[in-house]
Amino acid sequence: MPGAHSELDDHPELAAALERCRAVPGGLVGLALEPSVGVAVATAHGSFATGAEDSCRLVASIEQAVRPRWVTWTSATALTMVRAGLRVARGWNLATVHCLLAGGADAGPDRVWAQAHGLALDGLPRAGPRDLFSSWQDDEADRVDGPDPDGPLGPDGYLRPEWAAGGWRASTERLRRWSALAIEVAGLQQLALAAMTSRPAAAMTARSESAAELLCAEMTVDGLPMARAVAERVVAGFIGPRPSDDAAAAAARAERDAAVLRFAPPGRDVDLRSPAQVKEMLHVLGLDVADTRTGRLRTLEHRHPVVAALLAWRRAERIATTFGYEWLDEHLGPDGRLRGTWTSCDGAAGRMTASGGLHNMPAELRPAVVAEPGHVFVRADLGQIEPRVLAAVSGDEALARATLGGDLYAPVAERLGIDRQAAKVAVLGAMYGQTSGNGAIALRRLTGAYPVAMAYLDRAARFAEQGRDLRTYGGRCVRFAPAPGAEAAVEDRRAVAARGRYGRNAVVQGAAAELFKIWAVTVRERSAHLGARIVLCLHDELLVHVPSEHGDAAARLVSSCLDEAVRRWAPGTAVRFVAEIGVIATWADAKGA
DNA sequence: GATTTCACGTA
DNA sequence: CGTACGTGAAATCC
Repeated sequence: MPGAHSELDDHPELAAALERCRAVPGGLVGLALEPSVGVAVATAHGSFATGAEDSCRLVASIEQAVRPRWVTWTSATALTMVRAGLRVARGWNLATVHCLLAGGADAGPDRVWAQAHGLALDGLPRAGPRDLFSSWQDDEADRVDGPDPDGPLGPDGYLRPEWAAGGWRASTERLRRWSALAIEVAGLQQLALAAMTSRPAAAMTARSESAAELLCAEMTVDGLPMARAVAERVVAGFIGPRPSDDAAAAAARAERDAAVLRFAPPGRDVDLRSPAQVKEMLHVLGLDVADTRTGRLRTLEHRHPVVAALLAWRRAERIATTFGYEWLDEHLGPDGRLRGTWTSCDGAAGRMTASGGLHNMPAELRPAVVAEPGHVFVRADLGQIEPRVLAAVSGDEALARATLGGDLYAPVAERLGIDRQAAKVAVLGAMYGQTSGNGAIALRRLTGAYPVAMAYLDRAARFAEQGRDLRTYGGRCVRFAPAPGAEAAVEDRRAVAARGRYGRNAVVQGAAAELFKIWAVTVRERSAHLGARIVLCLHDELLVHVPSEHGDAAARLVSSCLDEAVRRWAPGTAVRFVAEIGVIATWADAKGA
């Protein structure tokens, strides 16, 4: 909007600094935002802070004028921005990039600072109750620090715990210094990424993971459209109408229990919620089981009617305890949005996670996920993403050829001389670490047919077993090495093997998560102008909420964004990735579902 | 009261 | 004796 007044007009020195920043593509701008205090921005040329009055407007002006890559310390800033109505295009989240580089989920500013500066992490100063020793340290620090006892850094070079714990937002001057430190750390992280020559995609991953952090903040704030009436109808189908009081709830529960207990041995009090008591009950009825998991019980369904009753009870109990009326009251807002907290990276293999049941909602509730009036969903899910990712990251040309069709398992089955189902089990087993069972023959043939891919998996498993850190294709560190200073724990063979399976899976699952997130943030960026919003990410599935008139256009974009994501993630790869995409009214309307 | 175990939902 | 996560209830451990 030329001629419109911008907050930047009031701050010419800041405008000049940003102008220089704009000359650099992807220019980093440090941000420290505490709306009740003020805002600070920093470029490589200097830092600037102003009070609370216009903090959010200033950020919006800079976004419009420069569209910088906003450098923030943690995801909390992204949430603060979204809650203030600020949706920015690009980010560099220091915590997110730290996790990528160093592994683990622990990425407080103190840790991030220390890692970036090569300071030992086991030397991190601690906040908390003062004992004689720590107060002596503080006195010493203040004395040595001389002119700046109030600054962010101790004499040892570490961030002061008080700053890291939130003291950075105590004043505009502190915000200013905090934003300047952010820029410094971002520069060091970029150097570390550039030095990682064996993982050329790592810098890309850092950018997309940072954008995923912005997306997660938006999904956390926006929520998932859900029709309360439909949801309550589904719940009622399992556990009856909403109980009017505690007594009614208890009565309904007793009634559900009774439907199972009528098959139980008489004169015996069985708590169906206690696996031990259920196991004992089954034993009395002549059914001996190692555990009472659903899968095991299903094989016994024909032996006694109590089993079917128990399985139905479990299903209802899951709804009653986890996805019932209380869940709706807690997570479904009056605006018809189901909300949980989204995290862009789970700390292990790098998948997104969501709380509030958003990632493990029973499929029966999907009909309640309904697009709002005048809107549709574009639902898209990646087909057979893990074996395709394996083909790409391992560089196995034979496996890459198998990805060219819509169904990867058909050509694999043909090549192995087995049926499709056996081929699928073998491929999945190889990625999950299955070593026993009757898949041994298929596994051997798999190794013969796709030696490069199999060697890639074996190497990952070996590293993990030996306690060596892994890096995914996109550069994410998956930690297996014992923490510095800690001695390797004594482990039995089972634990070592379990770690091997984890490592084997992590390089595939983690790389798939990277590709998925690049896809998601590309969709976020490319479809925003249509009014489209990603409202759910489910590992290989995207749900986009979009005005009805743009449904088809958004669907086409989701498809082209996948191509773009693949090109950016693995330039020149011969592997083909496919997505099923549909324009639907409710989440349950997915084709084939 | 905090942690672990079991179970089950999603991928 | 294939993976990951989040959640709730019971069991267990202070």
